[in-house]
Amino acid sequence: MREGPDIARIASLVGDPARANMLNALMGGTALTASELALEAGVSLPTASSHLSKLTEGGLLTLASQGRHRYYGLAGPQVAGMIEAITGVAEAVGPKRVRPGPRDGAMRVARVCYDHLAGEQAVAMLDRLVDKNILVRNDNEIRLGPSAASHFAAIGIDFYTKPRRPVCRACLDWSVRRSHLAGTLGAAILDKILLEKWARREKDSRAVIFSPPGKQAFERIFLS
Amino acid sequence: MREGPDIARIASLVGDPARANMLNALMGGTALTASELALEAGVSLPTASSHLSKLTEGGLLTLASQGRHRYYGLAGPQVAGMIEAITGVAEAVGPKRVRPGPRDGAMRVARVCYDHLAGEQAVAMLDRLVDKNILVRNDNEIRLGPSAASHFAAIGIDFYTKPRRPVCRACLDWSVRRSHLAGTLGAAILDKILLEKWARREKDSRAVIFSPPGKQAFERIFLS
DNA sequence: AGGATGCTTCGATGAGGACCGAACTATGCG
DNA sequence: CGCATAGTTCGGTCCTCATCGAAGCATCCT
Repeated sequence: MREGPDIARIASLVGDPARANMLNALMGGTALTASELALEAGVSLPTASSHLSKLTEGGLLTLASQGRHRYYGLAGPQVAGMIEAITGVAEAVGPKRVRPGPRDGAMRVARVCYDHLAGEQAVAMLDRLVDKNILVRNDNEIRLGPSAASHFAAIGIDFYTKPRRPVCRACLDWSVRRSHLAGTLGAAILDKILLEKWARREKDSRAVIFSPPGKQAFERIFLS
Repeated sequence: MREGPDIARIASLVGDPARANMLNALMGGTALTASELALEAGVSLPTASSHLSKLTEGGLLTLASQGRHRYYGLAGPQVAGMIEAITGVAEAVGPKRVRPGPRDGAMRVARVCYDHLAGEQAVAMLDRLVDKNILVRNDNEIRLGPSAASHFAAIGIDFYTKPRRPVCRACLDWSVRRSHLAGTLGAAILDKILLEKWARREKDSRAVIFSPPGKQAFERIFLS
């Protein structure tokens, strides 16, 4: 019964299914609002709110108020690392590793991360956009390059429709260890991909499956 | 409400104070009996027994029956790593330690982490081994460098005895915010330190106390 | 201003689970 | 065998906490 840092307190915060789902959702690196997290966790808004104050109080989340929106995000890389560690154990200990399965593979290639594209394809896309100087990246901050407006207008992508959110944002990818593009631009690109039916969303999953011609079109526009 | 590995289940196992105390006690690396763990956790024997079956059922502990004694131990280094990660967060967000206390100081300098050395000394050692190119580190992956085999053979450390586990692993240190060396090599080095009596283990604690000549020897070999 | 949206607080309910004493099983010792 | 020690199972009590509806703030839009 010796005393150390209160590990039980932290672990029990993660130990509730609703809170665990929220934390999982936040592992993408983008801060989310209370309603989004309520949906993610499958609980009502009051319940979510209660969980969120506990997580914030407990030091696992940070809160950024922007107008009437309150964005919750992981408190830092250390917290993310802890969740990864727990996930690792859960995976090792949990029900036998079913074969990687087509879904898992597809998830690595491309999936939805809140409202934008994540996975290998998304990481490659951001790389290419930065290479071509359409976007300018400075560590985790991404800005539009000089040719961005005309470039995206030309391919029919409009990202000025939701002025509240940042246009660009770096979002750490879970499968690859690199960043992909979030923000309204990221969201607009995902919209475009789905609208043009280059890809469809796997039902009840985050996986995004490209059709062969869709993949060609996507790669021609974003990876060439 | 998407599905992944059941992180809430694992975290809630750690999230009970009694169980957390037990796991903490087992971080020393030695397996303990149910009664010892009951004492450690400050609960009655029946209660401890119930907790222990949950932990074992949940895959966090392994059970070795020897006669009428039943020895419980951590299920593996991955579990130990997870607990260290949680401890790190708890330490970071927890209330400021009122009084560091002598034992805490010793714990920061050097302590046992499951089966290998942790603390400032261990972090410095890994840094030095990487500097000298004896180990090659790539993010969280650590491999043996070209001169590793001859180097460790020369100082009498044999790490090929447990082929099942990885030889090297990075393990995040909660006191410092950096990694130290785990894996069979890490375990072999700790063995060496205790065998040569460079240091002794504090009774009922994870702290490792170096004797003055032992510290010299250790620093000459690993930190020079 | 007035209405809409995003979120939190309050109050009541209900379920899960931590806890212990007592009884039970298993192993070891003479 | 009988007794002691180590552990588990059982039954019952109690308390925490997750949950939701309704009401209350706060901010934004028109």
